Amino acid sequence: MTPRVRFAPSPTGYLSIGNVRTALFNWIFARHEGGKFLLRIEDTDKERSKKEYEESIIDGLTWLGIDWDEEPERQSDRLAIYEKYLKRLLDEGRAYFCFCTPDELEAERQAQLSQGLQPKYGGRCRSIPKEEAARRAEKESHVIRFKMPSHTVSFTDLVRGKVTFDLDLMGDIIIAKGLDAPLYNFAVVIDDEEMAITHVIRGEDHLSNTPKQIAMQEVLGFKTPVYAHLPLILGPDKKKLSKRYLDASLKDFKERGYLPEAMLNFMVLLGWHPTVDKEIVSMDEAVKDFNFKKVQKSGAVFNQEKLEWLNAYYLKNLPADVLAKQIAPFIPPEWVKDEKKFKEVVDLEKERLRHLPDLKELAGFFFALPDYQPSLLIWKGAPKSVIADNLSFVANVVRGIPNHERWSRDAIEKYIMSVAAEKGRGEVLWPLRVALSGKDASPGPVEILYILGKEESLRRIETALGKLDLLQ
RNA sequence: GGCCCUAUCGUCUAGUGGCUAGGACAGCGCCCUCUCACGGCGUAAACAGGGGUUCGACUCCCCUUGGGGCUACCA
Repeated sequence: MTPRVRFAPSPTGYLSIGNVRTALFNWIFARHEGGKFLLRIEDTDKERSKKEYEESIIDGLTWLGIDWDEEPERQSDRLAIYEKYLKRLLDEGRAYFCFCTPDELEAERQAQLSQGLQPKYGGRCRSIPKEEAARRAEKESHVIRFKMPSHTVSFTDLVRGKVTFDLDLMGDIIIAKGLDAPLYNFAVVIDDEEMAITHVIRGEDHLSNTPKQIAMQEVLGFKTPVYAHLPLILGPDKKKLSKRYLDASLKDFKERGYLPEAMLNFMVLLGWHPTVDKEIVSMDEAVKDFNFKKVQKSGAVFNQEKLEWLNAYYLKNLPADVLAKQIAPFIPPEWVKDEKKFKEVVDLEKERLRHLPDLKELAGFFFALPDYQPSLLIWKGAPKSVIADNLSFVANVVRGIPNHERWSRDAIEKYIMSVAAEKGRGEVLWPLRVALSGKDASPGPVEILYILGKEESLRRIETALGKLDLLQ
């Protein structure tokens, strides 16, 4: 049978990194097995679910290239299905209406807690006759509880091995707030069966939900899928990653200029590693190589520095024209007017980028010379007169680059470097570079000269000479 | 508190009874170099503790300790 897996986020917030990683592992597993990857929107929480979040989930997955194989299901569209099973459970006496108030429940809970007991529902409404309960349910507010069996449940988790729970500790859990209002643990069981899910791959935070779900599967006569609980992604405090420590939603990373390739590579390495020891892993390789044996059991701290490094890596290895398109949304639109120039700037600066928008800070001088202190032109205490002479000399050389020589990087380098060799590299190159860029840190003067062009370069050197005159 | 999961450098990890415990990020140093960045080289840094099993344990078992998750009319 071909495996069918699902990613089942609830649209109650933007897609978090933890969730995306779960989606990614499901997707990789499906692709590895030649199975199906499905998407199911778990929007049973009517108060918190929002269409906007649902869209952002779709957008996020699409951005990463995680594609699904069938039309996404939405739990709110499947209410009739849940109702059918709810009625069946009620009829068979495997579930019952409960009329206890939240206050009563809370009191019971506190009492149990103070005695050091596992808090669980005592079963007060279990014994209400079915007919009476049905009658009361028509006007009294109620919930529907599942009659939890009291045996032990074991299952073999693909990453953790055999795990055993005692159902007796769970109590009769609430599976619906009403016939038309199913709750998570119940809806999941129904959907996984109806959608013929074979493997449930999800975060470890769901481990203790698994026995409850298996108990319902057994009562309903469903088959139990194979489970794989992934280690959690942790914050720097080693607790489940939360908004507290970083903007942990995929949307935030996208907006801060991370590349999908970097995000994917980073996430696939959180809790999994390829057979051969390496850090740069493409999704093709991950799909080919995926194996649950290589999935880590313990939580992985989100390593921001490594993400930065990966992002920088992918940034500098992207072809300039592709990169230029990606950067365009983050920078002033006028920079892109001269497409050729922009591409050259991107190509030159890309090894300095850690995020897409970094170009804005790094490359502004190509489009407008920033103001700078005249003293910046001075190389390591060299006399002002020497600096000025060198700059004038370079200006003449630049002006005189013969017309038959193409304005090429190589030609410029030939002329400039011969001047530098003669008069001292630092004494020539530093002031030249500052004159051209107005900055203490930038790419080399030859590269800037080439991109700026003869005319603009000369103008900037004149400006520098003017500044030097002002200097004491 | 109860239940469950878990434990190798700061972090991500390799390791499946015998290794000088390897790699990567971050750190530090050096080289390249007008600066920044890239790149290259090097360095520091870990098997939580205690019992077993075994000729031999990072590897297997148990306990302790630490960390985490769950314990909702959220998912």
